[in-house]
Amino acid sequence: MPIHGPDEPVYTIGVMARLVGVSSQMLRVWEKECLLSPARTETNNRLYSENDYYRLVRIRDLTRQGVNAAGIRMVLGITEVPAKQSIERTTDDKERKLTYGQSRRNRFGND
DNA sequence: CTTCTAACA
DNA sequence: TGTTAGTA
Repeated sequence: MPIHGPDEPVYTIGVMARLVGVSSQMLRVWEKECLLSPARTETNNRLYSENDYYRLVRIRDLTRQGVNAAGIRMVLGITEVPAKQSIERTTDDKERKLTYGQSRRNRFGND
């Protein structure tokens, strides 16, 4: 039977907003912050999947705890790509240089 | 981040 | 109903 899979984009922004318990504008803001990537329909309307629901629930939970877009992006980033990128993959000097730069960030947070 | 409005599809 | 953009 053609039951919708967990990655089948069937929910519109309004439905997903009610499901998660946030406003539709938040979903658009979160997409702008690259916190998720919903599918687009023929008329350029956002379509969220069941998988996106769980992601949005995490985002809503983190946002309620006071986590900003940067923190949420990190959490979502690591949960989506777990230990996939290795140093072995970085063959180019640019890639290696980029990894080195990210690793040697300032010890003390003087912001 | 949250809320709302304007013009358009 | 939903999209973008702008506003407070």
